[in-house]
Amino acid sequence: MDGNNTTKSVNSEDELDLRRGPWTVEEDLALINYIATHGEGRWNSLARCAGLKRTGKSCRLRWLNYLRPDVRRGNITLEEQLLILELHSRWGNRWSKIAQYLPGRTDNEIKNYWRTRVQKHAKQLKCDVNSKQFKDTMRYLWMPRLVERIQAAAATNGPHTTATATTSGGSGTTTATGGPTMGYTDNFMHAPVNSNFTPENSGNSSDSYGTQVSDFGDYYGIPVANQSVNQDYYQGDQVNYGGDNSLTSPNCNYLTNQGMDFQGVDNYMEQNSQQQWSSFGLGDTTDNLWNIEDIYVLQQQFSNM
DNA sequence: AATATCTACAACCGCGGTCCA
DNA sequence: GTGGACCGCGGTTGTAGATAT
Repeated sequence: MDGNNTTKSVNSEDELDLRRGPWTVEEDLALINYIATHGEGRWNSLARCAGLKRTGKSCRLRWLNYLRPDVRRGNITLEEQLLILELHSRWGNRWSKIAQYLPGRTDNEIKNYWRTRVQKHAKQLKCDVNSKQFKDTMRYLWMPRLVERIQAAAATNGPHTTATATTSGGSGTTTATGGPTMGYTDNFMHAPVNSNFTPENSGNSSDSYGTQVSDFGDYYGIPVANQSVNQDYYQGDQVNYGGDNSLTSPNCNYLTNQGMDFQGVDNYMEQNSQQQWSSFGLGDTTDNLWNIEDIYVLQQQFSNM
């Protein structure tokens, strides 16, 4: 952060002289030093004992989302994007659960990614982010394209190259170095829009990726209790993801048909506790899911529903 | 160059769950 | 059983930097 003292006190917190707003370098150091000595947890007492005029909640958030040494900074990689889409389709907005499968990423970061990138595209398409149309679009366009790009990047960089991920914008400009720059745009676009796709036929017909799906449940081979508009319709306990082949059902053809030995995201999940994503060498970040023509076509299809 | 708008992200808030006296 | 303290989660807001006008 900028280190400016822009904090303020409010209302009932005045007498406690609690601080709010951006953390200063001094506060960060105090928190880091205290946790290094005493460990984390018991946040309220930690805040007091560390001499921080912050709430325990604020200390916890600062530590977990920013100061923790294993927090991964930088752009969301393609694999991470794919994983987020996959897991969100299962669990909805259960960010902390999703974050468990992305080492070093925080629930806050994933939540922000979803809101700023994914919802932006839903807005572009003039449809609700939880609508079937948008979910189909993610499933038929975005995810296959991500897989394509992952493959393309792997072919270019080799499996163990560290790629460069550069973006600008927002309150931070982040550059991770170490390999060839893939750029922020736009090698996504060589994958054409599936002209056969319509929201109508998406339900039960094969698309150009060889997918035969009727819904996410079929798609993932997962029993789904309630597949209505509820974004949270996958209850975590109903999903067997711990190494079974629920994601390698025939309905995953669109992934395997891309030539990627993509044992679903299960493998990612299983490996994640040890896996550093950067080792894939695919640090690219792209939110260009489709070009103008794509958007136009999709908007027409949606508006004709 | 100045201003407006957009974008990404850090931080806060409210709520529900858990623990414990 | 219950009430308070604490914790963690998801939703929302504030703001700095980038970009457009």
